[in-house]
Amino acid sequence: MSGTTPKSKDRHQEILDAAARVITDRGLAETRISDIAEEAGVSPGLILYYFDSKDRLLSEALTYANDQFYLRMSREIRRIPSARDQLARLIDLSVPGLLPEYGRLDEWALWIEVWVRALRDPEMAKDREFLDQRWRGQIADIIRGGQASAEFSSEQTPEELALRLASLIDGLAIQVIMEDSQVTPEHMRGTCIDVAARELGFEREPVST
Amino acid sequence: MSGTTPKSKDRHQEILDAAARVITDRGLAETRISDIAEEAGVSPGLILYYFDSKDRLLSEALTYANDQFYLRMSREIRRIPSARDQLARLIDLSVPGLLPEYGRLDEWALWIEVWVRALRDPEMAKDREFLDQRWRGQIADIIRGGQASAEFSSEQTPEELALRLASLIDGLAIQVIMEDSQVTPEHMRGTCIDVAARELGFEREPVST
DNA sequence: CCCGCGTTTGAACGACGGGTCAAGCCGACC
DNA sequence: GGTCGGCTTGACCCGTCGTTCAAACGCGGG
Repeated sequence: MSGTTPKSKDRHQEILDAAARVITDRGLAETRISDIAEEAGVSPGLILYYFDSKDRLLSEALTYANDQFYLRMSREIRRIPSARDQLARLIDLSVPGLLPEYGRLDEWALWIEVWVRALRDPEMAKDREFLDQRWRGQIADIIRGGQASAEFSSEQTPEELALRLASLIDGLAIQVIMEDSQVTPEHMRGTCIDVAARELGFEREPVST
Repeated sequence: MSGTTPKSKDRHQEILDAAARVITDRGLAETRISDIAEEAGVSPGLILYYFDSKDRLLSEALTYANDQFYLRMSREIRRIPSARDQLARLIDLSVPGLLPEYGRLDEWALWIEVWVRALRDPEMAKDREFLDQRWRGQIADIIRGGQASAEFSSEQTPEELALRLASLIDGLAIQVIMEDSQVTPEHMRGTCIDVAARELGFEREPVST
């Protein structure tokens, strides 16, 4: 925010950010180095000065963006006291387009690109597994907390419950981001909460908001 | 099976089949027209004789392959009398790599490519929505059948239950196809059955393999 | 003020691959 | 057995990038 040019403060990050933005709205396949350069406000040559190749840059950008999302979410969740509210917030943050702060294509669009890449690129596959397990771990932690405070009850392990919830969220988010006419963001939210309530053994709130 | 060359029987289909195979194991991004030509055993020029452009061919191939899968599954399900068994079979067919007849990369790999494309290509988006709703419709039909025969009981509509199940399957299948170390095909199967049993109000079989 | 080096530029190179096309092939039908 | 027309071929054209590179820039230290 100060007057200093961000300059080499971290060109690396600037470029990653620009890349993530471009990928988000053009798609990985339609992303050229020159697009990223333009978005970052630098020359194409500079991109390759900071990254060995386009491929590496793209991979880094994908994991970087997901990392950002996770950290933001994680920080926010940690401040919420009740496990039930934590879970509700996590769900809200997971529903594409529910919160106004995003456009139609949010992190989920990037996430799908990660999947495609991870199918053939072992490096990407490793990163994906790490990110995904961390994400499920986050959910499992919330569940463990809820079990400890007796907010939740279930005969399943937190890990199994987290997997179920995470998978449901993934599957629904895909429908929502695709703008399936039968699956609106609000519908997704309701379904997630409902399944969570059933699996974790708590009652749904009488509807707030 | 007869001695006649399949020739122009349906070159169109031959090419679509070849395309689907190539996309499955190289990925959409790495699929060249010449690859498809080679796989189909014809010259590159011929591909464009039958299809207006590479793009159209790829789109058609993706929906074609998914269509094939659906029809095969649908036909098989129809012959099973019990709704519970129908559902179990549907789940088995949905788990990547569970049945021996497939390699690691099966229809799911294509399906992810469909998602990526559908995000920006309206034509593909329309096709995807149709295919997905048909798939969920199939599940809903099974559930309706089970409710009619009193095998299932639930306060939710068949459509909502189908959405939950389909989404769970999507989410889990992604993990499985990515070879996530925590989600094996068998694990996915167990989780799907378990959730289905809970949501639909029936008891799991005592394990029959 | 000047040097030196990390940064930045953008023109140029070269590979790659989609799409075109003129020419052959071949079976059907007369 | 000739001719017509749909199939098929593969060489070629041409635009589009990823990547390279020599030159310029500009800041910090001497």
